[in-house]
Amino acid sequence: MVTITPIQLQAGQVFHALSDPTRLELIQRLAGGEQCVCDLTDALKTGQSRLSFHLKVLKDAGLIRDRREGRWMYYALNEEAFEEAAELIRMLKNGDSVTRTAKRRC
Amino acid sequence: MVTITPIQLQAGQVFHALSDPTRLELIQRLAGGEQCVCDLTDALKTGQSRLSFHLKVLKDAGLIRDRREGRWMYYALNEEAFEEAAELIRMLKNGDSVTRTAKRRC
DNA sequence: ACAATACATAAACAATTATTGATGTGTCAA
DNA sequence: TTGACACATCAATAATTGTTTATGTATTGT
Repeated sequence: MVTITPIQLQAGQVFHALSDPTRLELIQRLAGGEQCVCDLTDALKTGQSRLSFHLKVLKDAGLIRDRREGRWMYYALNEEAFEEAAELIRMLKNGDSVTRTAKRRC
Repeated sequence: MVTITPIQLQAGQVFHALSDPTRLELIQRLAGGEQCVCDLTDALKTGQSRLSFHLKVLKDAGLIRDRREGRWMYYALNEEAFEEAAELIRMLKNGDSVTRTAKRRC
């Protein structure tokens, strides 16, 4: 048995979101700026519900956020979350442990 | 259809390795220094073959390395790989794209 | 109010990943 | 050389994750 801390769960969720090729592709597209789902389905040439699924995984992990404008949903990277994820990896390496996600105040 | 670049595959592999609670726990232990499998099974109180499985996932992703000493296998973090992973996340965020993993020379 | 658009969600199924128990391999001590 | 130890690997199964098709929901134009 392994005891799982809440932060390990969160870390797991974030890294899991980053572990899929389709989602990495989505992230690359969104790095170029906000896009609606229709842009993304065009770009990736794939089914809408499939993208909806992956966008949800990314959103649940906090890596992207969405905004409705009329009929369209615009998705964009949540840059902070990426910084935090990178920092998390550093903490893992340093054994600073993932038991607290101490956010540095600027 | 989504075209998958080799680097996306590698990134996927690394983040997938980081996406599991057991493996995060292993990483935390190893952050404290090299350990043999027996130390880890004691610490996590779980089956040896289960840990062997997870250690292999981490090793295949390049996050840890192993060293045999007599009957024991010692595992340790591969710190470089963690730095690269953190950098990868930054690149994702910046849209530097994951199509080349350009290693910065120091 | 109605039809069309843009998207989310659900259900059935497929594929991948993790766990468990058994067996195999290398090393050492006697 | 044999037996015990430390670990890896395999095969069967369970659990999780992803895909697809169908359907639901919000918004807009008419």
